[in-house]
Amino acid sequence: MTTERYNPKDVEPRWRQAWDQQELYRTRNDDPRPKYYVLEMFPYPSGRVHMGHVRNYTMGDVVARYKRARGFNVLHPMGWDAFGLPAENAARDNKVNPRDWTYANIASMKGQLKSMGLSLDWSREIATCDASYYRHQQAMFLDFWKAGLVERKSAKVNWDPVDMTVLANEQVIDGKGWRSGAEVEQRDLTQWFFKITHYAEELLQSLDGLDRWPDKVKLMQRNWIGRSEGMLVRFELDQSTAPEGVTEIECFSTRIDTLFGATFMAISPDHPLAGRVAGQQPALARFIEQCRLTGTSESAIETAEKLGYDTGLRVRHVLDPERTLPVYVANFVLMGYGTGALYGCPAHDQRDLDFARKYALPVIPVVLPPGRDAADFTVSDEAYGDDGTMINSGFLDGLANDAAWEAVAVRLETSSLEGKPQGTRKVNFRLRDWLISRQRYWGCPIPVIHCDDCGAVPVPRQSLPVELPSDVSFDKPGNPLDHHPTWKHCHCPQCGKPARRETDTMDTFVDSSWYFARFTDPANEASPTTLSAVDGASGWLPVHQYIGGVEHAILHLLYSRFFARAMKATGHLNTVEEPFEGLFTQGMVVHETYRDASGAFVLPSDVRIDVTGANRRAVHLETGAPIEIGPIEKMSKSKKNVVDPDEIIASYGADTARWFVLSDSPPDRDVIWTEDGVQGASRFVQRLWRLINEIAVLAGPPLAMPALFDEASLALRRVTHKSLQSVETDLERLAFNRCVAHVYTLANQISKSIDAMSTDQPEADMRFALREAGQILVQMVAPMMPHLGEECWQAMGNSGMVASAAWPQTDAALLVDDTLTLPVQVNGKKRADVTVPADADNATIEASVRGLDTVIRALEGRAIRKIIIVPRRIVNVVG
RNA sequence: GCGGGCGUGGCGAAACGGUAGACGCAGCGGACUCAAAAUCCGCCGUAGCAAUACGUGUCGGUUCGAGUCCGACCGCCCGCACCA
Repeated sequence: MTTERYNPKDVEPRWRQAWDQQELYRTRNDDPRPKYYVLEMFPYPSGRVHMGHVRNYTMGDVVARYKRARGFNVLHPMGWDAFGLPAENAARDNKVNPRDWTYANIASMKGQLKSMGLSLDWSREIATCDASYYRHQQAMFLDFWKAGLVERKSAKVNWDPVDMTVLANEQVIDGKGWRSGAEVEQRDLTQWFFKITHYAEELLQSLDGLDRWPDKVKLMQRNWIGRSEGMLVRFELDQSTAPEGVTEIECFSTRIDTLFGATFMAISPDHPLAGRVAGQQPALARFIEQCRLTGTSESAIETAEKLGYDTGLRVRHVLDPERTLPVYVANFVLMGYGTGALYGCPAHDQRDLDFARKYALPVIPVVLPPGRDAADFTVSDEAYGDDGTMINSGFLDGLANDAAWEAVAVRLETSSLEGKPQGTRKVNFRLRDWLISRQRYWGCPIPVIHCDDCGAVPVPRQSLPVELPSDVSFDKPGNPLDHHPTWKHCHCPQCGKPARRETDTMDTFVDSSWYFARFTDPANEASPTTLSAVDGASGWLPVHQYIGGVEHAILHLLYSRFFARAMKATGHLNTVEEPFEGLFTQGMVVHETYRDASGAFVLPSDVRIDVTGANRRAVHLETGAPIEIGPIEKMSKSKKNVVDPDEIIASYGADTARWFVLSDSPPDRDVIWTEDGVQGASRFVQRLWRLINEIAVLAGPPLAMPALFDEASLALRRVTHKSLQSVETDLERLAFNRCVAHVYTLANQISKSIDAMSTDQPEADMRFALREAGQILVQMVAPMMPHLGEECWQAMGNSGMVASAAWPQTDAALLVDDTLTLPVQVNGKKRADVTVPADADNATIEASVRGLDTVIRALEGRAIRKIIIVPRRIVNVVG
């Protein structure tokens, strides 16, 4: 029998067309079946799909197809995160319009995604740069503003000097802009903020309920939110040293137990008091100026030497009024955290200790480590930050430091300074409000008009959307909207006087913070969401399975969690606060790097690898010049270690690419792209095609289940159903690499069964078992390789499509064997196997084990002390 | 510095505390072929002819039994970082 080679070039487009014609992946909101929403993070339309996309979207597609087969009404949409700076850069460099550039990229990427055979509902496609999307975002901005969740304020902000725009704290990585890589500077600017800190506590607490999120991501968010419990402590200024009218300094501290060890106070150069004193002390003014000069970039601040300036001011110690502490202005004190002032306790804080040593300030140990003697405990150059017993601390002496904490808290709460408590408990967060203003053109305009008389005025609802002008110039650096000759000029909606439009646009992370909600009813023109469809009893949210890169662990995922709460508060969601019930962060696609003699990177497609024994050598495909094989790294254009999905799909087909990215590596780890691996995947495609055709011939047409099965056919059925169950378990766990292994196992077993047959005209029981195995094999494969699945399904003689077939049922009776072969250990080392009936009781098993020669030999004459039988697992003889 | 994760064949990896290395890649041997490709069969942790012994980064512990749990150390990766 000969079967024609499977040709994906013919087969794949044919089935994609068939799916489209039947509108198989079009999802209806009113479908009564249970809903399942699977979503992959939508792409930025850079113009080309890369292998990371292929891996991401394949995983989501496997889940979507599997859940569909299991009877769910599946929502699996796709859209475009289409605003952002690359469009402006392209416009500047190539004299194209950002809109044209973006939509052209969307068109070509859409074609590429379609060629992957993804089961997406394209009727719900959205692009965030489309006014039909961003008009709703503008409306929600105004709703949030009205609800008190938006604020315009002046603050020190992160300025990216290359992109010429401000950045949110989350977008500053190692002191550099997340996109440009430029050193970020600090500037004072008036900007728009979303008050994410309003939900700080809730965003933190709710992480506990996200049990289908990776712990790692939850931890990163916890750290980012950075909750700490402490006290605000008010220190009275010694009036003989203080400027007129300033009577106290308030500090935030989490270690009030160490208060008796305080030997100085430090305030930020940006602290109002520092400014006041600098007015009288030119030297201080110079010092503050110096701090600002060295400290405009984030990384400079981090590496800067700790510097302080003694202002001459003194504060009274709150628990020991006899003592006063010097007040320094210090460059390491951040105005944005706590109150911008702190007291230093050098013995128990490393940074304070460094500072104290530098400026010869006293170091008083107040927490004695367990097992140490107070008489000889000193702190030299290493601060002691752990628990212990209080010493040198007046009324606290002898207490454990946590008890001392509480005692100090009570004392400060009940003692007063100028009629108010000296201290109040305070929970402080590291999280700052989300700065959303961007001085860029290609983003969602902030719908606000500035009037000299009325201030910042919302654009009236009926005037939305505030659309971007299309005639912009990128000749000058800075914000093209601001340079536009007419766009910003308008009239105040309140008083009618000439006024100016806000020329800042929104951070593109705003766009991606609610797109998942928009997908539930993207055609709604009246409002951002449709309450009957978005969540609640008849709605889609939360997303049941969200899949994307771990690089969004904080930014996008935290912003989206904020947005869900803000949308609920403003009536755009019914009940949902957590938008993503299940989160999966997939690994990257990595590849070897290649360099020629000059050190320049070379594309893998220009390299030939020669293997001789264990040696691999690379040469340039055209020139034959030797190529150096470098480390395996994330695919990137700069290192040229990229493989173009288009080329892979063109030469091997989409299914091979899909199969490969699912194979081998666990999906949360990086997968190494290799030519050998792709060929292996491609070989399996052909092998499966041959195997299914062979099965179809041997099994013949469908027949009723025979009453009896012989040993061989029963064994095949058992393997089939066990494989099916394993695949089910592992698909639920998104363990695609294991699913691939189960598919291989079943295919291998079917081949073995066929080889073992003595005839090519098997009996009815074997024909039934073969047909069943073939059908189930195809259905197991179909979510991962959908085109091949259809072709095989047809070859098996089925009339419908496998994409709309119900998932097969496992037969529980076939999942357990009649007999069990248990490994037998003697003192923990395996010595034998014993085969017993599956329902054998422990006495029977013990008896057969006692009689085994190998067991007796291994015991070397010792008596059996006991026999441990783990049901269906193992027997251990202890002697 | 703080927090988290991970160390298993030549490689990617499997393994509810229960037979370590499933499955794949590479490699080796064979069949088919004039030959090659494709395909099929077999081998494939180390040592040993074998029985067997030893093997999951290192050292120790818990257990009838440890890759898995606990402690210490070594190495790699990731996140945060002057956060009071």
